[in-house]
Amino acid sequence: MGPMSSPSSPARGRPPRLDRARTLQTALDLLDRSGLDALTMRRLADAMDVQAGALYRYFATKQDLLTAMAERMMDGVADAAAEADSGDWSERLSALARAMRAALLARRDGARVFAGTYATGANTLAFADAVAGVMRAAGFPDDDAARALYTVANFTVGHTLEEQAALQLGNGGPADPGVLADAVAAGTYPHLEAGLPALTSTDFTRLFEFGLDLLIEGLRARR
Amino acid sequence: MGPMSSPSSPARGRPPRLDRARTLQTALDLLDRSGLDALTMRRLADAMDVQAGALYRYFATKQDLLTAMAERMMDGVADAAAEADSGDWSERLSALARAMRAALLARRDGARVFAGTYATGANTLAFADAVAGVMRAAGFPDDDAARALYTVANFTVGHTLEEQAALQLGNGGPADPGVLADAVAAGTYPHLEAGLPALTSTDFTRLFEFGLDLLIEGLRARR
DNA sequence: ACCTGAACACCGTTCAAGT
DNA sequence: ACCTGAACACCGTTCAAGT
Repeated sequence: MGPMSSPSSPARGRPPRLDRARTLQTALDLLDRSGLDALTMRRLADAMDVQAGALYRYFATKQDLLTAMAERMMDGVADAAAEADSGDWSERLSALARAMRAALLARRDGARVFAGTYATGANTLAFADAVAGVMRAAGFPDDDAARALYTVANFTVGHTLEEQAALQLGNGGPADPGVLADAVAAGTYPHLEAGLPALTSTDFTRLFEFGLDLLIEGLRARR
Repeated sequence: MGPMSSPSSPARGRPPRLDRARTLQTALDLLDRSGLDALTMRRLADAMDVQAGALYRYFATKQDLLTAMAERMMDGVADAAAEADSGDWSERLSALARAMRAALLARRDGARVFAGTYATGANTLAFADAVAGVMRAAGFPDDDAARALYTVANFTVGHTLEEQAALQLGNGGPADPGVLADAVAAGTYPHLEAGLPALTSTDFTRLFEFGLDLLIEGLRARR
C-alpha cells in the first residue's frame, strides 16, 4: 500500500467524476431510456458530462462495458433457488429460470445485451452453479446437470430475445401481430392458420411456462 | 404490361449491375468471409463495384437486407420433415429442429443474423407450418402445436447463438474454454466444477440433442 | 432507370497535451 | 491521475446530378 497504489490512495488531485460503478449504472439507465441501438459511448459520455475518450480508462472497449452490464443484470438471480427452498428440484429449477427471464425483461433490450456478450462474472457463475446444484441434489449425474443448465439457459435467452423483439415491434414496429397474420393469410399455411390465436397471443408468460414445463417433464422422464 | 412496367420491360439503358438476388448472394458470401461485424453497406457495395448509396434502390435499409439474408438461410429447412417421412412425429420434429440448427451453422454468424431479424418470408413460414403440421398430425391440439413451435425454435436459436459464439471465441477470442475454467477455479462453484468436463466440452451436437430430447420427452408426456 | 458523388450526422477508439 | 481536444478511420442513409 505504498505511494504508488491505485484509486484507493489518498486523493491528491480532483475527485474523479468517473468510476466503474457509476458508469455502469448510467449505462443501464441510458439503456432503459433509449434502447441498445442508442447506447453509444458518446451519448453515455454526454450523460456523465465527460468526453467519450474518458470512458476508456474504466472499460477497455464497448464490448467490455456491455459484458459488465450483462453481469449486473444477473445480480441476485441465483438467490431464486433458495427462495423456493420448500419445493422439490423442479420447483427450484423453475424458480431459477423464471428469475433469469425476469432479470432480462427488467431492462430494455436485456436479452439482446446478454446474448451479445460472454458473461463469466460472479453473478452469472453463481446462477450457473445454482442450476447445476439443484440438478445434482436431485440425483442427476454431473454431466447431465451441466447439460441441463445449458438447455435451460439457452431456451430462456432464446425465448426472451423473441419476447422483447415482439414487444418493441408492437409499438408500431415493422412486424406487429398483424404482419404475421397477413403473411399467414397470404400464403397457404394451414397449420399456422389453425394455431393463429396462440401464435399471435401476447401471453409470453404462458408460452415460457409451456416450454419450461416441457424441459422439466423431459428431465423427470430421464431421472 | 405497358411501357411503364417494371424491371421486366425491355432493357432500354445499360443492364443493371445490381439486383436483389445478386446483392443477397454477395452479402451472404461476404458474411461467410468476414463475419457480421464486418458486413457493412460500404464493403458490400465495394464487393459489387458500386457506390454504397446504390444498394438502397433494392433494400430500403440494412435491416431489410439482413431480414432477406435470414430468410434465405431458411431455404429448404422445411423439407426436412418430408425426408424423415418414415419416422413418427418425434423423428420428424427432430429432423426439423436439426435442419434449422444446420442452416444457421452453415453460415458465419448465422444465428446472430437470424436472431437479429424478424423473418416472416416464405421459407420461415414454411418451416413454422411444417413444425405445427407435425404436431397436429401427432394429435396435439392447435394451440399446443403453436407453442411447441415457438419452444423448439427459441431453443434452437438460443443454442446455436451460444454455439457460434463459443466457436469464434475458441479462435483466440476473449473467452476460450480456459477462461471459464479459470473463473470457476477462482471462485467457489462446486457444482460447476463437478460438471466442468461437460461444460467445456465442444461437443455441441450432443448438447443440442440433449435439449431436443428433453423437449420431445416433455411433449410425449403431455400427449 | 440506374448509378455516382458528395454530403449529413453520426460511430468506436486512440493519444498527445493540459491540469 | 484523470480528463480534454482533436484526430483517425470508419458507419448508415439521402439525394441532386449525371448518363
